[in-house]
Amino acid sequence: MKLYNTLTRTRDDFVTHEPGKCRMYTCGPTVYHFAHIGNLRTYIMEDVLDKYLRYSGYDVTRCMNITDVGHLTSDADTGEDKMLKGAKREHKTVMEIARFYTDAFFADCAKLNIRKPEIVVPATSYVERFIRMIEVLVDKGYAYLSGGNVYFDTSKLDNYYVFGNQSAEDLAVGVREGVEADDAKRNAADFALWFTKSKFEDQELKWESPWGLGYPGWHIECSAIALENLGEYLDLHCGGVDNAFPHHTNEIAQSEAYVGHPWCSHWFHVLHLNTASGKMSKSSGEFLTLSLLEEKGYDPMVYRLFCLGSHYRKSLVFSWEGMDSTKTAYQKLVARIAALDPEDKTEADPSAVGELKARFAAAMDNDLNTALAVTALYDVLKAKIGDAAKLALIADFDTVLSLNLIPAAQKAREAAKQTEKQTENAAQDGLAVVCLTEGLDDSFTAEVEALIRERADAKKKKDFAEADKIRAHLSEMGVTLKDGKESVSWEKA
RNA sequence: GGCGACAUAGCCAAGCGGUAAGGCAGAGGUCUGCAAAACCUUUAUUCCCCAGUUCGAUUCUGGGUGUCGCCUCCA
Repeated sequence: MKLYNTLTRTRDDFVTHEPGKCRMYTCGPTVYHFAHIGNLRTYIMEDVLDKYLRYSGYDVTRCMNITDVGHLTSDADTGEDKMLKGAKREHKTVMEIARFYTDAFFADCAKLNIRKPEIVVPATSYVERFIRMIEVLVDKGYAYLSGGNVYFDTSKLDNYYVFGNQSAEDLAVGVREGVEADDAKRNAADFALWFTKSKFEDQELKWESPWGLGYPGWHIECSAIALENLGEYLDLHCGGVDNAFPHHTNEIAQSEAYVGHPWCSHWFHVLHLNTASGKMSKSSGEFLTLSLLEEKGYDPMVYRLFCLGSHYRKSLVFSWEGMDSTKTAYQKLVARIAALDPEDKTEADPSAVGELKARFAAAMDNDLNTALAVTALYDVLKAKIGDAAKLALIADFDTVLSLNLIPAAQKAREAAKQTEKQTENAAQDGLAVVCLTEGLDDSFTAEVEALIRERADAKKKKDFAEADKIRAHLSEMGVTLKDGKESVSWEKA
């Protein structure tokens, strides 16, 4: 499998430290607010990678952290903690906030068919281990105490800027508004491992440490959690691009200083979801959540397909037009799968099946080309093989794509059967009027039915002008009609 | 100021040196009184621009232009 590696900036062959085993780490969410759909894009793409590695036969162990402490809102390692800010906003304790948004995050993931990693570690449960790791870094001379905080000394490294996208001379500290240089640092690029001095003395969560009562820096958590759970050699580390520098750069610095050898061989970064005006972010105010998408009538699977239609290494621009187009595409896809005969027993030509499978694998092997992998689904539908083989292939691909294709098709099939039955029953006493929308009140339903029968009479008398008038009226009420032979079905938008 | 990524139809998007996949929308058709749905057919002489390499470039090289991201909050 070819997979782009930020470390080498090429599409490398993906090779693991131990053949057949993959130790995978993903930076988890900071649980101070709901995840927005841009955050979720990253988790969707990581999920596809995770599942495809399994599909390819890897024994994957995946670990994710939950940042529930130590992530500052701004500034050069000083400033308000994100968690604390969230807690203040909602008048809750930090731990309440953390629990609430952690649950919300995994609920969103579940809706999007994102597998929960087998190891999930909240940072607050690992503080002792962070302290131990920091102690080792201090002992080895990689970290120093200054102004009450412990910093990592980046000058001790031969190559701190591993992703090759920065250099010490060109680093413009304070380029962003609201960022101040921290005088306690020896080098501009140094970063905090442990804080005892914060501008904000009301920091809620603090722990005893050899350097005094305080709390950990953000970067140390991922290193310590990954090393503890996945060992000294990591095969794959994932995250959003914005994490490449400084977060991942700092992780590499402290982890390799700690273990004394190269740590993680492959870095996978997902590009951002943008709006027409730029990056979608929590700090810039407006952001879209999965729940909002659902309220607007988009199945989470539609968003997943929207993400799969683009490459993870390209920024993706969110638009409602794009969502609508994807929604139609998803519905049509499910309808076509629903039209396949599940009772089919035709034996398929193994070479034809093999060729289709190979096409899917080739797409995924090529730097996770999910857009082509989705096309492979259409290839299956068009192929000249029996329905049984088609359904088997779609189920197979969907273990990776996770678009709920088979269950959704099954549901559509059942719904169609139900409608058919209703129509048959109703047809016995004249025109069948079938309502496809559930949960409407009876008086509304009765009114609509009456109008539909009126229209049917008009149609019988060939008074089409009147019939169309009634349909227009129903349309104003939000009701759309579908004429059948002996029936009319309708739904309310 | 430094670093990086990207540019293909109305929109999304594949393409990795051999003559432009696929999806959505659009157009035409079949079926319907008309619609809707479904199905069939169709939709880029050309890939941001200019040079170069090559028998041949959307693809490689160099130079522009544009868009976006990162440079201590972000996925």
